[in-house]
Parts: sequence; structure tokens; C-alpha cells
Amino acid sequence: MSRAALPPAAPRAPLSVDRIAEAALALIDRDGLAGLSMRRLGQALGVEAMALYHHVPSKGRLLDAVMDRLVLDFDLPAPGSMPALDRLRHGLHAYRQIAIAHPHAFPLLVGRRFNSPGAFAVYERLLQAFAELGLSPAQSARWFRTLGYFVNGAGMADIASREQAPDATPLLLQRQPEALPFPQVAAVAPYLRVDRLDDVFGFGLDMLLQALAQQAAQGQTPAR
Amino acid sequence: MSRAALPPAAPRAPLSVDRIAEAALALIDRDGLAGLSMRRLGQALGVEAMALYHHVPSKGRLLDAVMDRLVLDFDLPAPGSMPALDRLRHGLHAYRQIAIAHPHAFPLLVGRRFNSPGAFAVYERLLQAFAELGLSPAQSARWFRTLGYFVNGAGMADIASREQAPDATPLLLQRQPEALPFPQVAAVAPYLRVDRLDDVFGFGLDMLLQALAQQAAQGQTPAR
DNA sequence: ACCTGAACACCGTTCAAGT
DNA sequence: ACCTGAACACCGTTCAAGT
Repeated sequence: MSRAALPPAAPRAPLSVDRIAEAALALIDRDGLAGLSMRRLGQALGVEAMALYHHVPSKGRLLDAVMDRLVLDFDLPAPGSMPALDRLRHGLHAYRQIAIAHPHAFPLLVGRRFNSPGAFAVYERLLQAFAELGLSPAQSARWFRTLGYFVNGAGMADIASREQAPDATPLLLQRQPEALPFPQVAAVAPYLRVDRLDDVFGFGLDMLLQALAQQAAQGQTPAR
Repeated sequence: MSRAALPPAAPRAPLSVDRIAEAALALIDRDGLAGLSMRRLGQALGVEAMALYHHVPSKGRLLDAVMDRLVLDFDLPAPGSMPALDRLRHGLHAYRQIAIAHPHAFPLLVGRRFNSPGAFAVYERLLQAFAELGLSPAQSARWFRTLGYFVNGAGMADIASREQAPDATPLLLQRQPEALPFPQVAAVAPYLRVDRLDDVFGFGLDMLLQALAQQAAQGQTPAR
């Protein structure tokens, strides 16, 4: 019924927040957010569920730890490595890849407040790029949020479009869009398909970064 | 223990999907998404939980019905009422208000696929505005998604920034930002506060609608 | 210090039964 | 046709106990 005890020569690695978070992410990736329970996580780690509470005070804080783990995949180039605008473009594409690589975990980044030191380190790099472009703190805040809104919304849409949840509504859009009583929707539907999501993301991001560059140039060379 | 039976003169209103969805939304608004259970919803409707399954096949489909109810608040002006760009601006501001009015339910709109007839009717109106501006179907799809990413991301950030969930991480940003070891974050933090969210949303939306107008004008008057 | 095991107050959903 | 009640297989978390 239970597995044979390991020999003392290979003792079980001790629990730690990092090890727990890593296992939690793996479980979420495999079974979805709803598939993560303290009991199943304990099982995956070879331990009773209640043992986890010695390292993590609640499931909420465990999810925060998973976010900290996730943000490590946010590959935002360091200042000096390339021009600021390229760093932003590269970084935001990498951020979207988190949504694609971890579709069940990504909503945590969007829906939960994220104020850990690791998160702040990423924010700092983003804001360095804005400052390098000559934006004021007020303008930096606006662009920080605007770009964040875009990439978070894009990631969520990527997930909602791709995911075939067992209770999801049927995908009316993917087949026979011409049968719909909505002519505009029917005409546009082919361009809303999942295989166009890369194109759309690149388009929207370029649109925003162009406007950002334009505004930065204006700020450095005041009109008149 | 149980409430007295109502007299036959005032028979309990019969259940219906709409009545169930309305009660579910009220429950979500009051107690959060996690506070919605079939048992508690039944209780709110004066009925056993299992009675709900005669009108709704699963909790997933119930959530779809709540989305259908929510989208009724999406006040997107009809064609002819005002210029296309103003309709878009008005509609997208109204959409954000859904996030602010129903912070616990809004994530459903962002995270779940939304292909009901009511949703298509809204999509149709949005796409009519793009067509009126002279966008091709391919361009309409790009702008439809780009604007959708922005408003969905903005709504989620509005919620995450405001909500004081019991297990949320502390709000390092709101107080003593100058104590952080991240100079750029410290400088920008005052402009990231909750009381600046209206300003940020207006800014980002204007940025996007400007780019959209610019592109529409180019499309109608081919260069050279 | 770290982990276990029982218990509490919940879940969504199935099923057989009532009217 | 519509609703009930018991049951099944789960939850997060508390608490007292073990080592």
C-alpha cells in the first residue's frame, strides 16, 4: 500500500520553500490550478500534506512562491546588453512565453498582487529601460502599466483561446464562422484563429513600442 | 431550523438559468469567486443545491451564464449614435467599469472562452466600428485583440491593485517606497498608486486609439 | 525542529427516490 | 418536470501527538 522506506544511505531531501514551489508548479503544469491541493502536493513530495505547513503558512503564500519561481523565466535583458527599446521588445516576448509554457500557472501572475523582491528586481530593469529612453517617472509609470496590461491580457487570451478545458463552451469561432448571424464576426473570424496569435501579439507590441519611442523622442527634444 | 414554508398565495418563483445566474453574480460580488458553491447558491435561492442541476449542467456552465449576465453591462454605443472612435472609447471605458463594479466576477471574462450569442453581438458592434473606420478584416482582428488585451489586462490590474485579499502579499509599494533597494521603482512608485489608475487607463487607451486612427487614415488614403 | 494522523467544516457531482 | 437526501471522493486548515 505504501512505498518501501528509502534506505538511510539515500535520505529524502529535506523540504524547502523552493523545492515545494517547484513541485507545485510541476503539478499545476500537469493537472491545472484546480489540480493543485496540499494533499496531492505532499504526495508528490513523499510527505504528508500537513508537513508543508511547516514551510509555507497557507496555500495563498504557496502560490506566491510559485509566482516567484515563474518570474525567473522572465528573460529581460540587462542594461547595456542592447538598446532600451530592444530590451523591452525582447523581454515582453519572453514574458508571453511564460503564458505559453505555463498556461495553468500564468493567471497567478495576472490575478495576484506581486510585490516580492524578485518581482521588484524585474520592475527595476523595466523602469531602467524607460529612464534610458528619457521618460519622466510619471510617464514611466504610465508605460509600465500600459505595457503590462497588454502583455497580461495577451497571455490570458492566448490561454483562453488554446485551452480545451473540460467544461469550456464550444469553439463556435473555429469552424463555420460564415454560418453565424454576425457578418462582421464572420468576416474577421479567420484572422482571430489561434494560428494568428503570434502575428497579433507582434503587431500590438510594435504599435505600443512605436508610440513609446515617438513620445520619448518628443520628451528629449521639446517641441519649438 | 428551516424557514417556514411560504403560503401558496406567494409561491416561490420557479428557477431559471437567468435567475440562477443573477443570484450567482450577487453571491460572487459579496463573497468572491471562491465563495460561490452550488450548496450556498441553492441556499440563497431557497432550494437544495441539487435542484440547480436541472437548469445548469455543471458549475462551469453556470459560470458561463454569469458571463452572459455580466456582458449586459458592456455599454457599447450602437452604430450611428456617435463617431466610431468615440463609440470605441466609450465602450472600452464602460468595459473597465465592469471590472470595478464586479471585481470578483471580472476574471471570468478574462480567463474563460466567451462564445455565447450575447458575446458575439458585442463583438459584432466592435467590429462594425473598425469597419466604419476603413480597417480590413485582417487589421480589424489585430485591433480587436490588441484593444481586448489592453482592457482585460487593465481590469485585472485594477482588481489586483485594489483588492485586499486575506492571503495577499503585503503592499510594499504603497508606503515607504523610498526605503526599497530599487531606485527606479522608488522614483516611479508614487505614480503607480491606486489613485492613478484612472489616469493610466485613459492614457493607454488614448495611445492605442490614436495609433488606430492614424492607421485607419493611412488605409483610406494609400500612400503615394 | 520536523512530521504524522485524526478531525472539522466544507466542496462538485451521482444516484435513487419522492411528488 | 422538478426537487430532495444520502452518499462518494475530495478540499484547506487546526490541533494534539509523536520523534
